[in-house]
Amino acid sequence: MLEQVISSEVDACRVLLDQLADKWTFTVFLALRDQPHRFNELRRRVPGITQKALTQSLRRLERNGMVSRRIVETAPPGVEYSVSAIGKSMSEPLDVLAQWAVRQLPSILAAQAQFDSRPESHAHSDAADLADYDTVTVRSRF
Amino acid sequence: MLEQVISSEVDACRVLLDQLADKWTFTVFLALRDQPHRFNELRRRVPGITQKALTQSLRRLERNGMVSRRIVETAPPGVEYSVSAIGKSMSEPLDVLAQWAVRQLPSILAAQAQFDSRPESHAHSDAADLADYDTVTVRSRF
DNA sequence: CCGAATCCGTCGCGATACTG
DNA sequence: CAGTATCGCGACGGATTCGG
Repeated sequence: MLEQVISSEVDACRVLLDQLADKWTFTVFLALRDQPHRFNELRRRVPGITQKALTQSLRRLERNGMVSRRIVETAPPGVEYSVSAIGKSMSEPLDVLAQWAVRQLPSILAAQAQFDSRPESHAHSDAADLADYDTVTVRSRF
Repeated sequence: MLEQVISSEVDACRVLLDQLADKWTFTVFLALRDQPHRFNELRRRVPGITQKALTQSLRRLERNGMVSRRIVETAPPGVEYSVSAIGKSMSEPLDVLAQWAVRQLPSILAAQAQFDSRPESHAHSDAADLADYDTVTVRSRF
């Protein structure tokens, strides 16, 4: 029945989201999408990231087959990361999502502002939880 | 330059991901997408969710303008949630992603299996962290 | 240069109990 | 029926330190 079809999509999507949705993995993927990079190159391309976080993100992406890790024989030896074929194929649906997000962002921000500007109605939270949402949202490195 | 364009997409996408990527919100959204539902209806449609988690997810979706909350005057009174216009528009790019995920899921699982089946190479983790990934991935309510 | 290993603070989440 | 309030744990992210 219908439920079955939906649930498979749900699961597949959740798997995907779980992979990308931690704090850095998605950003790292985008930083790596244009061209291969070495470890510390990536670290510079993603300001604010820790070695630990970068390693975790790369391992995660590598495990899912999204990026490939290659040892380059130079002096001193280095490691080069690049997005794989399947990783590139993921870019397309991601771009669709990104375009939607860019277009709808104003509407979303407006909805957020409207929602936040009525502490009476059924607002339970003491506005402490909402604070970070906004700051994170507005953040744009220009 | 190019970097600027990319960064805006990154930010917009990250905002979107941050909204959907917590444990339940995305699932709740899908459960609500087909038709409006009341609170406890939703709770039954999303097995395993807590009242608290459901409330949080709904508040979050409501804040972003994705769902609407409506008080229905019956006896006893109830609350009806439904996805808004902007929420429905989000379904389209999400479907693109879902279709990709469904198609690529076998490849992803294969890559994971291959990655996990070489504890020697540069596997650092004691296979403890990997366990949950797999179980979560395989999970499908049939 | 490329990580691994450890400690530690924070927060999401679940379980439970209570309200109108 | 539709939530709110509180508690406790476990996972996650950040900072730091050590190794190949």
